[in-house]
Amino acid sequence: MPPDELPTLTLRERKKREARRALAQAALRLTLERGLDNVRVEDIATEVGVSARTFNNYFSSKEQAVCAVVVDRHEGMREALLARPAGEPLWESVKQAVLEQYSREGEPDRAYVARIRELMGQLMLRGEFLNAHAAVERVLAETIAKRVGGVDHLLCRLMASSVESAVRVAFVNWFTTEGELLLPTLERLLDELAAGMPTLTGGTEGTPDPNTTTPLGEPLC
Amino acid sequence: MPPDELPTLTLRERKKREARRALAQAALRLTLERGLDNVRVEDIATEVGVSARTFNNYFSSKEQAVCAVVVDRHEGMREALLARPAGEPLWESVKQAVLEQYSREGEPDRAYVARIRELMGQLMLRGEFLNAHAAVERVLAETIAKRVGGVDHLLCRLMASSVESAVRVAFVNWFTTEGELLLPTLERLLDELAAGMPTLTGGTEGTPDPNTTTPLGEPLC
DNA sequence: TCCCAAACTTGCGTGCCACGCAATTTTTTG
DNA sequence: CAAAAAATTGCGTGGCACGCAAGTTTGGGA
Repeated sequence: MPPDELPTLTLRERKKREARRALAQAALRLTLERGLDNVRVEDIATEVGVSARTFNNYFSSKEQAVCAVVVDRHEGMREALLARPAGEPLWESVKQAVLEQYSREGEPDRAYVARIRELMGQLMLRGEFLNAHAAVERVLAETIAKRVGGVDHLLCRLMASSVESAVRVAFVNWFTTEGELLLPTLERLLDELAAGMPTLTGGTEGTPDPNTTTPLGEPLC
Repeated sequence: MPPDELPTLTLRERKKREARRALAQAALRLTLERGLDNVRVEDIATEVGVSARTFNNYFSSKEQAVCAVVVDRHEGMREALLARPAGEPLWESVKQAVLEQYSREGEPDRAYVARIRELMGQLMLRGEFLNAHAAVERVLAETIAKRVGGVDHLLCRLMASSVESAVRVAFVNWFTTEGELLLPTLERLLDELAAGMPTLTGGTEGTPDPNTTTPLGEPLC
């Protein structure tokens, strides 16, 4: 066998990755078509030509499979961040690295927006969605730590976590409204984060009239 | 019947609240004692003296019941924030309101720290934990919006979301380390957020040596 | 080239869980 | 106090996660 040039992947691992990705895609596609609880694990498995038991070797729930795309979308963030020029301000690097991930495919498909909104209503699914973001967050935190020289891991985690917050808020805003673009919103939010949200902080004119109680209802993510 | 002075709660609602709280407490207590998957829904229900079916009228999973304490702990945040003096800078108000919630019971009990760490390893439970924080986040966002006069809801959501990020990061740091206190950490993180994390942003000396790959493993929250 | 060990898949069985439904009990209200 | 509204409960159903023990595929050394 010739010495691996690019494929450190042992062909066995390629099949695993393929299977995983196929399952995730099938899960997402079927769920967007039929709605989450009209899709059984067996459906997803069959779609890919694999047993239901095997599905559970890859994912421990269908929700997890559906949300795997979130992780995929962030796959290149680590490399993107480390590839930024060394002298660049940290926030700028992070911003560009994040935006790059969401530019890769252009604006996400508007056709699915209604289904996505519907999907995010599912409580179990939101949990997995947030889990997926948490996974991304961890990698981002370590990458940031590496970039700044490993000092103060706590702050790195805070930065990663709040960046993911911005991503989620922008995403929710995107599929909640009609016509607003994702990228500009995301960029604006990241800029605000970097500056401590002066736009809000500036206006201190409080109008504390206690109507519209909002009793801890269901969040939209 | 005397005219309700304080109890707008119709006695029926009091029982509901009590039942809910009792179930949540029982769920948390049993889970900390035995570990999540040595606790069946029926155990929790029996503990409170109620049927298993009734448990599912209140919570749609045991994980949700366990994480209800998160919501409870933030219950007073809305009032705390609205009660801050009107002229106070927004970030200061938010900081004090948040810290107040966690001062209410002093530093959380160190005895359970190992169990908690173990608990947070459970993936399903993390999902619900994050869901709970998302619920809190929504209320916080609307409260902030009310405080600043309702302008720019998007930014309010961003602020709420990143504040919750700080809470989570501080919490994870608390139960991950031995001896570090929650409140000082939390205060520091909120201050950093308010200033755009200058401590990190300042040091731009990148040392991009790509070792320790960290392949998207399980996050710690 | 062949073969074995490690890794992956699969079927089966088990225990648990969420939830719809309808009957029963409890609380509210007129 | 009686009828209406709401909560609890038992039962049944469909589904899911996972342990286990085959069977099947893959990788690397002899």
